[in-house]
Order: sequence, then structure tokens, then C-alpha cells
Amino acid sequence: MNAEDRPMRADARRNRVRVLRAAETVLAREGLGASMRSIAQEAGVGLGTIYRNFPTQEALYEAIIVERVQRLIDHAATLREAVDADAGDAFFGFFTEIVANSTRQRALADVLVEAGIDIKAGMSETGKAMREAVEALLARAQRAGAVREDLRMPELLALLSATCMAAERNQWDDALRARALGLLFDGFRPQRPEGWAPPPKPDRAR
Amino acid sequence: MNAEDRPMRADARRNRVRVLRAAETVLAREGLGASMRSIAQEAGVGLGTIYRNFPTQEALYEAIIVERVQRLIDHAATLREAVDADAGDAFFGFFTEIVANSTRQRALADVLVEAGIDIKAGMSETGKAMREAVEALLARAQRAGAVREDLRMPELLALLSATCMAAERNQWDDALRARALGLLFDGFRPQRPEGWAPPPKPDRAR
Amino acid sequence: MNAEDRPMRADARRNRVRVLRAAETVLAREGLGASMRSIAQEAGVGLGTIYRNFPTQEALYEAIIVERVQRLIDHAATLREAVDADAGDAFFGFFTEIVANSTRQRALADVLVEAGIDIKAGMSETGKAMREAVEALLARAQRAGAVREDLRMPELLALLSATCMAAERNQWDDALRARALGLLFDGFRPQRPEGWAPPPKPDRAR
Amino acid sequence: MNAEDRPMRADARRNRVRVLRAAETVLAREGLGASMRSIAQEAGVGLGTIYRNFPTQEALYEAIIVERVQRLIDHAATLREAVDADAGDAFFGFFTEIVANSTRQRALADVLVEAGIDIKAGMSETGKAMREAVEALLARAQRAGAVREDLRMPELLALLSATCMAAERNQWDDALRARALGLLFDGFRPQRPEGWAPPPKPDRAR
DNA sequence: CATGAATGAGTATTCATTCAT
DNA sequence: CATGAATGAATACTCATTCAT
Repeated sequence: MNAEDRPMRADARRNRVRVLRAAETVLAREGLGASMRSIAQEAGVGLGTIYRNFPTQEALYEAIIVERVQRLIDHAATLREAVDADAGDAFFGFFTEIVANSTRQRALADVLVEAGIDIKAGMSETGKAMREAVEALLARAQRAGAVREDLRMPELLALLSATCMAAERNQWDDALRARALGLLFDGFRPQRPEGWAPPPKPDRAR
Repeated sequence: MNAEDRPMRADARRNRVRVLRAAETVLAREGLGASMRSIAQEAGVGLGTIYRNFPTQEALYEAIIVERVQRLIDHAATLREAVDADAGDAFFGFFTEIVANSTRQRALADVLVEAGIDIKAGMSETGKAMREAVEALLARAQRAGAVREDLRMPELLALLSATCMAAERNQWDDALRARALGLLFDGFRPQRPEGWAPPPKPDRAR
Repeated sequence: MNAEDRPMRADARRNRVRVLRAAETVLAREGLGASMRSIAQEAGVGLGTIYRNFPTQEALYEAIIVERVQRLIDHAATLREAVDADAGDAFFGFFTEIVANSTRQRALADVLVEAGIDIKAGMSETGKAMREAVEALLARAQRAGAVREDLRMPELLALLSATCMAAERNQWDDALRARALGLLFDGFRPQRPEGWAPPPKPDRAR
Repeated sequence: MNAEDRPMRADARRNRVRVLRAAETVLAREGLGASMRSIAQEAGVGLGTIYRNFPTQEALYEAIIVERVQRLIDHAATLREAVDADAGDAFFGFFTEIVANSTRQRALADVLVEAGIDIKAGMSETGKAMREAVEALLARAQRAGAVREDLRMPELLALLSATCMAAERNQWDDALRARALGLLFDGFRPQRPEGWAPPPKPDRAR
């Protein structure tokens, strides 16, 4: 009658994690085409163990994403609370962190998107939490004047996602990431005051 | 016995193009999981005909990318030559065009990347041409003062690629694309002169 | 160390029955493809408990059949002893009962046969008992003149089995069962006396 | 543009038949649990070839039934037309034939029923044809006075199906089949005239 | 040359059975 | 003793690729 939390759950829980880790590894190594079998091998468990924990390949992939997003949310929360100093640093630091993370986890993008297309059930909740975390960071940074007022969530998320995907896929190195984010962030900052004029073009004769 | 470049070449060439078009269509419709068979059906040819023109699925996908990139290169060339007026418009217009294109061609990103990871042979040439085309646009726009001097090719291409991928994958609508590119381009423009200071913060209580 | 027939026997026996009942239910609901797991769930026990009582899926299925046949045997015995009145009624009533039973227990046929093909061990005993029960009913009905003298066990059992299987599989409704059995039983009755001639054909023109 | 009837269709058609034959063989040998792979092996073709001809395991099984039923229908037609002599012989001969056939084709019953449960598409047509063929034989036999007037299709088909299933499953030998059908057919014949009384029971005093 | 039939390795998933807890 | 987690063989089905016609 009771079957909720008993002993041996330790092993089971450990296996769930092992599968999740293995899936990340294999996905990173072999891309979206990775087979359940290779994940099982990497995890050192039987195929059935995967299916006990995740009823479906898609479910496994979704779990990976949910977990990652959750980590980011936690990180965002940490930043939000820890930094009294500079809301701008928190905001930009968060995104830098996210992208840096992505770079180390190839093929998440595949998953992210493929699964993300018909994101459902448990995802929506995580998604909402993520959205809220970002929204809070953005609002604070805008209040602090570190980010332009007219920056809105949709394009922010769109560009963030774009950057993550590309960083993962194309394995940006640290320098490239820094430069690309630098450019991007410059576009996020409050722009020139009205009435500002570009310096006279040198108009180098051809 | 000898057959290098003569009669039926017309038919053959026509078939190659039909396959290429069909592949784009099907890829856009069914994503990376599309089968060679459905491409053949879409093209109205037999499976064998595809394999006559493209020894491998990968080769076909590569050909699609090469062709697309070539179109972009041509477009860039047109812009470069046609516009004496404004090098900035040419530069920004080109990227806007590219991204808008992407949006209409879902799943190219899959292909682009999946195939692009070990892009080889014929690709390098096209890639070089692309690079040169972009380089020329960038140089002119910088000379005209429309783009910051410290913008370099690697990060430019990285961000461009990122934006294209995301636009395709997530099907950005026109408004989102405009806003996202607006932000991105703001980061590309010459930034504030030295000594410039942000306007005094409103310091809204609360 | 020694444990043959003592305390917890109650629980154990109860579990055996629960599993048996659950198996019948699930088999009826899901057909031959039913899994051991769903039987366990239906029974409200763990998988291991099933395997403690029945070493094998096949053994469980066999047990179901044995049990059912036993019930029928008991029923036959009841009829044989209770009815002094009419041996014919006992005979025909028994078979009607059997078939009606079958109708309510879909998928037994699958089991019956699939398992029955290599019916072994414990079965032979039950089978013999069944055979004897039927034989007794038949003999008495024949002695009473209610059943033709030349009806022998093999074809009787063959047709009985056939009718049960079909009734189960095709879910005969009450009316169909009644009509089909009516026909069958007419064939079991003493046939026309020698010298009997069919009535003159109406010889309907056309 | 045209792709309906070309050469090499010979091979393809031959393969379709080979698969069908192999499926019958394997089904007879291994029962309903037979795997597509063993059918392919028996047929001496690749797995893909089966799936080219029959999109689904179920479709293959359905094809087997349709084909068999078709053969029976043809047989029925032959009998109906050929026999001016005796409509009764045609009727009883047909069913004897059907059951004899079944005996030689174990496991058709599994298929017949399993597939028959959700009989669809192409089946309904064949089913209708079968029904009509039987109906014609029955009507003629009844007109000829060889079969009782009150025998109706539903119970006729029910008992026929039952007998086939059992004959297949339990591998009735020729003698058993003859005796069982004899009994069954006796029930189909016109029964005793009204007013007929059973011969006086010997009333053996036990 | 074009066609599409054939091939079979590879995929996700299920399920009987075992055994550590 | 009961439990249910783990196992992995087995299954239906897909799809890139080859090759006879």
C-alpha cells in the first residue's frame, strides 16, 4: 500500500543520475543521433534501467534539459541575491556563465531544440521558472541603468538562445566567446543620448 | 564510350537541380530526419537518380549548403557593387537578408551544422568565397564609419551564424527578427566616444 | 530451517489465490499479450511474489486452466449426483454451462491452447479427472437414451472444445450460443430409426 | 509518370508470393509468436522485402487470410456451378473441405481471429464475398431438402469457424475430423417429423 | 541512364526473469 | 518472505545504399 520512499532507493536514485550523466556525455560525443544503447553502455547499466527511469528517449532528453535549466535558474537566484553591488554585473555575468556552460556541453542545442519544439508537461514549469529568473535579473539591471530600457524578454531570450546554440555547436573558444558576448552586450547597454552625432567621417579618399 | 560534356547533359543537369530543390523542400518540411526516399518522391525521380548525382546523403546535404552560401555570396557581391550610396546599409542589409532567408528555411540549420561539422572538399572553396564577400562588406562599412573598427570577422561570423540558426530553429517572426537584429546591430556600431558618460540615473525610489 | 506446512501458510495461500484471480482478470482484459507486471499490479503484489508461487509464466497459465477444469469437474460431479431425474438434462446442461462459462472468460482459449499444446505434469491428472467426469455423464445419458449410442469421447471433446474456443474468441451472445448449441445437440441425439424416410420434397418449381 | 506495370515486376510478384508462403509455413510451425525475421529467413529474402510488400505484420497476416478465404470462395463457386446433381453434397462437401484445409494449416486460427478482431479495409470485401458464397450454398441445400430450413447463417458460420479453429489448433486427424463433422452435419439435417417419438427406452434397470 | 526492388544493420522499446534489499 | 530494480534478449520497423532490370 505504501510505496513512496523506502531504502534501496539510494541505488535507484544513483542510477537515475548515472543515466542522466551518461546521456549528457554521449549526446555531447555523438550528437542527437546517439542511441539508447550507447547511453546504457556509457552509464554501465542495462537498457531496461534507462527505460525504468525515463519511459521514452524523448523523456530522457527532456529531463536533461530540465535539469540544466534548473541549474541555471539556481545560479541566477544566487547572483540575484548575492550581488548587492552591481545589478549590471549580475545580468551580464549570468549570460556569460550560461554561454560558457553551453560551450562545454556540445549537442545540448540539438536536444534543447528538438525536444523544445514540443515542450510539454514538466517542462512548462521549469520554463516558467527560468523566465522569471531572467526577468528579475533584467528588471534589476534596467533599474540600475546598466541595460537599456527598451530591451524586452522575447529578443533577449532569442539572442541568448542563439548564442548558446552556436557556442555549443561550433565550440567557440574562450576568446571568441568573450568577443562575441562583448559585441552583444554593447547592444544591450543604454545607447547614445538623443542628439548625439557620429564623429565626422574621415572620408578617406577611397 | 566517351562521355564528358555533351548531349544529355541538359537532362542530367536538370535532374541535379530538381533533386536539390526537392531536398530543400523536404528538409524544410520534415527536418533532419527526412529520408532519401521522400526526397526522391518530391523530386519525382528514382532513388538511383539521387545517388547518381550525390554519392551520399551527406554529399547532397553539403551541396545544398554550398548552393545557398553561393547565393548569399552573389547577393553580397550585388550589394557591394550596386550601392555606392551607403556602405552601412549594404552591410546591415546583407545580414538582415541572410537571417530573413534562414527563417524561411527551417532545418537548414540542422543540415548546416550536422554536415558542417566535418565540412570538407568542395566546401572549403565556397567557404573562402563567402568569407571574402563578407570581409569586403565589412571593410567598406568600417571605412564608411558605419561599423565599429574593432569588429573582426570571427565574432561577426559567429554571431551571424548564431542568429541564423536560432531564427530557423525557433521560427522567429518578422517582428522578433527585427528587434533582435536591431539589438545586435547596435552592438556592431561605433560605440560611445571616450569620455562619454551615461545620463544621470533617475534613481527611482524602490 | 524447516518449513513445510505451518504458520504463514495462510498468507501464502492467500497470495496464490490473489495472483490466480488477477491473472484471470488481466488475461480476460488484455489477452494473451498481458505482461507479468500487469498481473502483479492487478493482484496488488510484487513481481517476486508471482514467481514465488509460479516458477514461470507458463506455469501460472497452466494453473489457471487446471483450476478452471477442476471447477467444471466439480460441477459435473454435482450434476451427476443430484439429478436422478434426467440424465439427458445433466449431459446437455453441463455442456451448455461450460460454453456459457467460456463466453464470459475471453482469452482463456489463448491460454488454454497456447499452454495446452505442451500440457504436462499436473495437467495430466486434472485432464484425467475431467475425462472421467465427462465420460460418466455421457454414459448415463446414453443409457437413458438421450444421446446416440455411437457418440464417442474423442469427437465429443473435440466439438466441445471447438465450441468453447469459438464462443470465447468471438464473444457469442446468449442467443447465438443457444442456437449453435441447439444445432450441435440435435446431432448428438439418437438419429432417425432405420427405415425412416425423409418427407417427400415439396419440389417447389424453380 | 507511368509506374504501374513494367517488366521486372515478375521478380517482385514472385517475392510477394514467396513471403506469403513463407509466412504460412512459419506461422504453422511457430504459432502466432513468429517473428518477422524468421519469416524473412524462411522466404530467403531480406527483412526489407517483407516490409516493401506488406507495410505491417498485421497487413501480412491479413493478406494470408484474405488469400485463403479467397481460395475457399473460389472452391465454393466451383461446387455451386459444377454440381447439378446434389446441392446437399455441395454444401456438406464444402465445409468438409474447409475444415480439412484448416487441419493442414495450423495457426491460421490465431491469425484468423487475432487479425479478425479488427478486421478492416480489404477484409470486409473478402468477408462479404465469403458470406455470399456460403449463403448461396446454404440456400440451394435447403431448397433441395438436404439441410433443415431453420438453419441460419450466424450459427452456421459460428460453428464452422469453431470447427476450423479447433481442427487447426488441436490437429485433428482424418478420422476424428470425419466423426466430428458427421455429428455436426447430423444436426444440420432436417430433423424428425413432428409427432415422431423416440423408440421405447429399453429401460435397463440399471 | 533511370528506376525502384532488395538488403540488412541499426533503432526504440517491451517483458520474462533474477536477485539485492 | 515480499518487493521491485535491474537485466538483456527479442521484436517490429526504418532507411541509406546497392544493383539487376
